[in-house]
Amino acid sequence: MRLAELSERSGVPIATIKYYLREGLLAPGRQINARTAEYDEEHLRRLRLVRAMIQVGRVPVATVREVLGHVDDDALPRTIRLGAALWALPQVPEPDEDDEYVRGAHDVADELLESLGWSNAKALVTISPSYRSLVVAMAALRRLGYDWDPQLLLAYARLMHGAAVLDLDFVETHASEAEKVETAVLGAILVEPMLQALHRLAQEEESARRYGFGEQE
Amino acid sequence: MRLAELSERSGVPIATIKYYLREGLLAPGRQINARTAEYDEEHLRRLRLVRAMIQVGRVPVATVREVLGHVDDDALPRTIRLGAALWALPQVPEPDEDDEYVRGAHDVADELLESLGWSNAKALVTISPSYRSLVVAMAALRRLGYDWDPQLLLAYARLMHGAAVLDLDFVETHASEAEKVETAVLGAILVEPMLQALHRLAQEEESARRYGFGEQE
DNA sequence: CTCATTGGGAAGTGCCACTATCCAAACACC
DNA sequence: GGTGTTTGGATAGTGGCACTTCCCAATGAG
Repeated sequence: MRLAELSERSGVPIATIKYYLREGLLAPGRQINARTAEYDEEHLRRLRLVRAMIQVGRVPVATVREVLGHVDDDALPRTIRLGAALWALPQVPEPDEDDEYVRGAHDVADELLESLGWSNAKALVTISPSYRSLVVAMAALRRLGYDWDPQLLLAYARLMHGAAVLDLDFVETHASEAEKVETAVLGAILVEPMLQALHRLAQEEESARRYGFGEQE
Repeated sequence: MRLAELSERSGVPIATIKYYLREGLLAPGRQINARTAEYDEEHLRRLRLVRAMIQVGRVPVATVREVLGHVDDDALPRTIRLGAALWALPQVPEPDEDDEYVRGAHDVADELLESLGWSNAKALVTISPSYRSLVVAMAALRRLGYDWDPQLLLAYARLMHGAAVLDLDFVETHASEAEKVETAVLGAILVEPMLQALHRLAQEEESARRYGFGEQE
């Protein structure tokens, strides 16, 4: 198929597809001659994946390129590829290690990992960008005066572990060996907005359930 | 305290504080005279809140203004204020209702709300931005060929409801009546990045647990 | 032969979160 | 009382990002 058809079937403007091609998010089409290129179903699929990561997952273009680079890197074993792809995802600004709240958050996070028994990957986990994001978020909350006990954090972590188990079970049953890394990355990038939406809906519902709609206030 | 001290204690550059003042994210200080203004602890707290929303929660400046406007609107009852604040949060682009995947996602989402018994707020919930985000995320996944059964979605929803219960319990026990809306909004905005970080950590851990570190591949 | 269409590259656009510069009043210190 | 620094406030500029517009020459349909 030509660019125009690729654009039509994906809903992505031609100019934007050209931009993605230039940025290396999409492999060039098979060159028919100097002025014609042919694209196939795989291009369409990849384009939809890129679009979903950018528009639904809010992943920056440069990061998409990096993530896909890891996904496509057949030289690495699967877990490493998945880890590398996840680590490339956008992060929160670097925490200031001299800040007392940041140091406190480190302690709480380490204690949490200990309680969860996640220490088998601890050496890796404590340098993971996700760990950093966790510390930054916790430090911000504590700076605002919200001190919670480790039990609450543990409860949240157990819930999210439950979600991760669902993710990986899904990958296990629905993806071919070759597709597992891509599916897992999607699980990280596209399931997250879905979880966030469900979280907010649940908050609205639970809030309405507890307090009604405010008419008696 | 003066601007300089406010800047020092919050870690936010003076120029940025001025920008926030201009954008209406921060109330002006008490005017001492034509060339001096005085800020208090409440300004410091609000500034930290704004910073956390922008840097940790990735909320756009214009949206922060809108959210805070609802939080501060004493004329409305609490649940409405919370809902209004949550609804102002940034959204995914409007779904294309003519798209077959979007319509399919609507059906699945409606079925989900039915199964969860969240229909007491259904009339509200189905026009909520979170509902739209859910539909968009599900449509993107289905467009990529990932068809899952409603049971999985239900399991995710139950997990996130569990998180919402934790959120609101926390608000219940830790916030004064006046602070409840602010705390709940924070719960939505700052707990989310934390949940996301925990989700990714859990994925890394669970993946390592199942597949090892790839050395035998 | 004509003329719309193609893929590709360069440059431009619009938005956003700051950031730098300037200004005149006010204060701090001699 | 003079002098130099600091203050809050306004205006304009910066840099990054995700496109989008414009132009080109080659192609291909009628």
